[in-house]
Amino acid sequence: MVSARGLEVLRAIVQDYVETREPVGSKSIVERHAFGVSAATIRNDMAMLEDEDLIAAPHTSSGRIPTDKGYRVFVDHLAEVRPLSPAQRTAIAAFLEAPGDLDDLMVRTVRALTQLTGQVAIVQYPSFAQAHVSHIELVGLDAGRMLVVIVTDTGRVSQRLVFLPRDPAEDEIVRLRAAIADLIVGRPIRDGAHAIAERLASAGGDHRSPDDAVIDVIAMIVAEELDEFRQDRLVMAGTANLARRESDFRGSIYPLLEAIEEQVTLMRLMGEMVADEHGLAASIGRENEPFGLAEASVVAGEYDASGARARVGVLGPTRMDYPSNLASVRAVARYLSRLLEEDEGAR
Amino acid sequence: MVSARGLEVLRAIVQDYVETREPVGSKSIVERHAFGVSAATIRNDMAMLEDEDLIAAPHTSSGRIPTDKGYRVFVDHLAEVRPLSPAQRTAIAAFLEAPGDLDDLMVRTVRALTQLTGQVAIVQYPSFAQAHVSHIELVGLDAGRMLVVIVTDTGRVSQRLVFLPRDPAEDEIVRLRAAIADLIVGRPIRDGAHAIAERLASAGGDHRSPDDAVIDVIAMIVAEELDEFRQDRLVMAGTANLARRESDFRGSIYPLLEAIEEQVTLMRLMGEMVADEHGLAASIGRENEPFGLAEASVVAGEYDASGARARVGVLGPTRMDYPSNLASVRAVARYLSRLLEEDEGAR
DNA sequence: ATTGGCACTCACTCGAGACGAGTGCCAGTG
DNA sequence: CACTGGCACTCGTCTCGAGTGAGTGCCAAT
Repeated sequence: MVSARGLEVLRAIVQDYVETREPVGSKSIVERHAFGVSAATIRNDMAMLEDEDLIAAPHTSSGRIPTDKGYRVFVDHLAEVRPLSPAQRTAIAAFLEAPGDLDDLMVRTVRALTQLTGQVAIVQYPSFAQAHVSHIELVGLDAGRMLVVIVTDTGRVSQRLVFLPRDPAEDEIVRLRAAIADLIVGRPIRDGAHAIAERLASAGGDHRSPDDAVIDVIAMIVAEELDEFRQDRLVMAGTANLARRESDFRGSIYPLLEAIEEQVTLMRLMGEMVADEHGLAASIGRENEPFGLAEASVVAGEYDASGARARVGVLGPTRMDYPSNLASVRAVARYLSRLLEEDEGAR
Repeated sequence: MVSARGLEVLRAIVQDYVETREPVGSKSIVERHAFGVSAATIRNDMAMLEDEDLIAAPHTSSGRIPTDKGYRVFVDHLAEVRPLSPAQRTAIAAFLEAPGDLDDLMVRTVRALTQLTGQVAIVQYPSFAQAHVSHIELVGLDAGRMLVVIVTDTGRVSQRLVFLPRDPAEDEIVRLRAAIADLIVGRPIRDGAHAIAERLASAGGDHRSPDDAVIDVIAMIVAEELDEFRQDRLVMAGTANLARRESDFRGSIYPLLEAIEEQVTLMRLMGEMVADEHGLAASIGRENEPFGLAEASVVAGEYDASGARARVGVLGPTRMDYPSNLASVRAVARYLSRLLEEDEGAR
C-alpha cells in the first residue's frame, strides 16, 4: 500500500533521523530533500507509512521516527552500500597488511573495523570445525608434566599442559605420539574427537597394560582440546564507543556490556543471522530481543579463510548509519578473505 | 586540628554517603549514629572537617560529601577491613578450587571477585620477570613452518609459529634446539633475551654458514617471545557493572571503558600503587587523574605465586564501600597465594 | 565545649502561561 | 485522482514565580 514516493519518504526519514537524532517532520523533509511536492503531500505519505508500521510518532504531534520494521525495509530495499573512500581503503590495507600470526590479524581487523565505523567491532575466528589436524606433538617436560600441542592446516595452534601419573620413557612418548597421530592427523577436527572417544571405549577390557593410565589421560586431553577447537572465538574492540553513544540507547547499556562479556550470546546471534547475496546481514532492534539486545543492531559480513568461514561485524544502536556500516563491514570482510585465501593456511 | 570525634564524624559521613548516595547533614548523623551530642556540635565538627578539605558541600546549604582526601583518610585511618561472612568464604573456595590450568584459575578468580564486590574485577597474571625457563622445544611442521614452544618453571607455556626460509633437517633441528636450550634453560627470563641478543651480535662475521639465516630467524623469535613473557597480562570481568552504577559517576563512563580496553593503563596503575603491611592498597579519585580515571577508585591486593608476585583488585566509583571491597580483595588474594604456593609451579 | 535558637541560603517542586513544531483534516484546484 | 494551501488542534518544552524544606552558620546562653 506504500507508493514509490512513500518509500523515498521512508528513506529520507531514516537518513535524517540517523543524522539529526530527532524526530523528523514533514516540513523538514520538504526542505532537505527535493521531492517537488508540498509538505501536506508528504504528510499523506507519512500517514501511509504509519499505517504500515514503518514509522511511528513518539508523541501525538511530533515528527516521526522509523520503527524497527522501517529500518528493516530500509536496509533490505533502500540502502545502497556506499563505497568507501580511497582514504578508508588504504586505512584498511595499512591496518591489515602488517605481518603476524592469526591472532595478530584478528586483533588488527577488529581495530580497523571499530576505527572505520566508530561502533563496537566483532570478529569471529575462522571456524575450525571443518579444518584438519596437520600435526600433533607430545613434549615431555620435567616431573610428570607433558605438553600436548595440536596444529591445524588453517594455522591454529593450541597447547595444553597435562599432569601424568608417572613419567613415561622417551620411546614410549614417541610410540604414543605415533598412535594418536595415526588416529587424527589429516582428518577433520570434528571426526578426531570421535575417533579418540571410540578408541578409548573399545580399549576397555582387552589388552589393558600399565601404560593405559597415561594413554587415557593424554587421549582425553587431546579429545577435549579438539572439542574446544570447534568452539569458535570472538575478538572485540571499541566497547567504549557504547558509552559515547549512550544517549542513542533509551535504556541502560548494561545488557549490551553484559552480552559483550558473555561472548556466547553474540556468537549465537552472529551465527543465526542470514546473509544476503553479498554475504551481508543485519539484525535490527527487536529482532535481537531473544538475545537481550532489543535496542541494538548488528551488521555482519562473511569472510572465507581457506575453507573455513566466519563473520565480522559491528554492534551499535538501532539508529545507526547502515549504509556506511554495511560498506565498512563488507570491505573489511573482503580484504580479510583475500588475505587469508592468499597464503592458504600459511598462518 | 581535627578532634577524635571529628574523625568519627568523618567516618559516619563516608559510611552514610556510600550507603545513601546523598549528601549527609548534621541532623541525619545525630539520628543514625549515637554520638550523644547535639546536631549543632556535629555542625561545628563538620566545619573543622571542611576547613581540612576532608568534606565538601555540593551547594551552599546542603549536606556534605567526602572529598577524595576525606576518602583517603577514611581508608588509611578509619576503615577496618571487615571480615567476610562464612558464606562468602565458601563461595571463594567453591570458585577457585576447581581443577584447571593457570588460565582457568585466573578467569575463575576474576569472576569470584566481581561476584563478591559487584565491581569490575582485575587480576594480574603472576609476573614472570623472575621466572626461569624450564624448557624449550622446536617442532618442525610442514613446509617451512616451525613451532617454537617455551615453558617456564612457573608453568606458563607459550608457543609461536615461525616461517623459515627453508626446511631444516631433523638433526639440524635437534642441534639448534640444544644450542638455544643451552643459552636460556635454567636462566631467568630477563637474562634469556639478553643472552640471545649477544649471541646474535657476536656471531656476526666469523663463522657464518648457510644455516645462519634459519638460526637467526628462530633466535629472534625466541628473544621476542621471552620479552613478551616479561609483560604481564590482565584478566578482567564485570565490566557491565559500570553501567549499572552509572549514576555513581558524574561524567561519562567512557574513559573507564577505554582504560579497560587499554589494559596498559590499568597495568601501570596497579603497578604503581603502594601497598600497606597487609599487601593492600587503594588509589582514590583524583589520585588516578594521570590515568584518566579521576572519578574512579581502585582497591588492590598482592598475592604470591611461588616467587612471582602480582595483584588482584577491583575498580569502581570513588564512592565505593572500601571496607567490604578491601576485605574481598584481601580474601581472594590470600586464597590465590595459598593455591599457587601449594602446588609450587605445578600449574 | 556544648547547646538551642534563629535567620538565611538554595536546590527542588509545582502549576500556569506562552510558544511552537508538527499533525490531521478538509475544501479547493488542475 | 493526486496534490495543495489553510487552519484548528495537540502536546511537549521552556520559563517564570511562589512555596517548601533540608540544612547551614552564627550567636548568646549554659
